Amino acid sequence: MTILKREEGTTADYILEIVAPIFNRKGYVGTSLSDITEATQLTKGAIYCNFKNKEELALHAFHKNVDFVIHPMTQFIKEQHNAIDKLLAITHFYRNYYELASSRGGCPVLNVGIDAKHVNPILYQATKEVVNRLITSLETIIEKGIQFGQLKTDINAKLVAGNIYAIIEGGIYLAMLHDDATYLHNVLDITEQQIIQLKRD
Amino acid sequence: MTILKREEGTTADYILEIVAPIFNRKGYVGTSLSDITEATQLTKGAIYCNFKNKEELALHAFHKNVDFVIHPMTQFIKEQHNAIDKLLAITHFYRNYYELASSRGGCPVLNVGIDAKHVNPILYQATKEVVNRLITSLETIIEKGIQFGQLKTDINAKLVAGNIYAIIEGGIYLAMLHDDATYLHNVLDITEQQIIQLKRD
DNA sequence: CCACACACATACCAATTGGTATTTAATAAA
DNA sequence: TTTATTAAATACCAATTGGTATGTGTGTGG
Repeated sequence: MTILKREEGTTADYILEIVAPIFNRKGYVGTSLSDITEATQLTKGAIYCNFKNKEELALHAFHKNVDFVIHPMTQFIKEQHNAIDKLLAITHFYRNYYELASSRGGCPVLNVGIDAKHVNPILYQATKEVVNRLITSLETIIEKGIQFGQLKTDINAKLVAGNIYAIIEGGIYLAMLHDDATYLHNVLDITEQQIIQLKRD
Repeated sequence: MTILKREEGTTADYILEIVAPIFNRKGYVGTSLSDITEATQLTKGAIYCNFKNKEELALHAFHKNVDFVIHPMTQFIKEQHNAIDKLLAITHFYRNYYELASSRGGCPVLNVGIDAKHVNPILYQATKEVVNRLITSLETIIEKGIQFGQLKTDINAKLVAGNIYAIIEGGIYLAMLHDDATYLHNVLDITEQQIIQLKRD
């Protein structure tokens, strides 16, 4: 049972909530067990009772970070009922992404994708899967848009999906690097232009 | 004097050459002194005789990586004599960037910019300066293009420069993540379209 | 009310971390 | 040839790393 009388949730949840932003900021190797025990005010006994090892903890933390940052977007998208509006919902969502993500240590997809590649194959693989999921969902939005006569028929859905994601992630990188959201906003402007040009005349 | 009879260059150069890709791949904290001594086949005595500490070594390594990857581009640009051709020389250069950079552990600007932000202020600052230099040089190409009547007059040089750089870096990220250069090539295609639209009619 | 399971703390582990002081060896200057 | 300089190796350091084995107390089911 959980000794600490926290309002709700398990200790594992508590640990993750505190530790996830730390992993996001400092990376896998950069985050030490002492960082974790210090931040959570728990001992290693508690940590290793709830997680197999550092790697498993980092993996859960990564998914927690991704959920935190991406879940609101999926809601946003669902509220729209045609391809153009769905795509614009995405760019709309990313307008607030800098504030959302930087408070938790940046974009987890960007951070872990780069941090883990030559350091932790599990985390690296997890990042690739998240990115694939994101791009694929973009792709299906576009495909359905074509199918339902909302978008031009000569669009390469996969290509466009990849481009949109790349452009946004590039904007996120510059925004995070310079602590300036306008870099992101500017690429969102051209992304929206590109989206509108997808519309069937 | 240098005991090892290497064809040329100082031991410091030798160390950097070997160590730079390692730092690029594994990051600052992820690269240990033993990684360095093992790869160079030198002892810590040799390392600390040539560099003040790990941080200074990493900083030199970063600049070495940047030079390796960016120097060919500046040559490319110089060969062209109007704004459009210079800009297209950039996209042309980045067509081979995946092969160039991935062999050395990825894009140093992207890697260190993300790796170092919450871990090493010196490296982080160095990355910001490199990015600023790159974007500014893009900016001046555009400004001169406007000045010399090659580009439209209503272009916001700073904005366009930032966008181009963000888009390319986003393409690099996806290409590196998935080990697939086409992600980069695809964003270069649209970047080139954008560049051509800058041309004064 | 007792035993057991469980959540967490304590204490410990070998290995590795970045860094330094000392030594050795080789060259260049005298 | 002797001496000063210097590059690199060796040996060492305290601190920290991720991880584990053992303790300890608390709540719960019998």
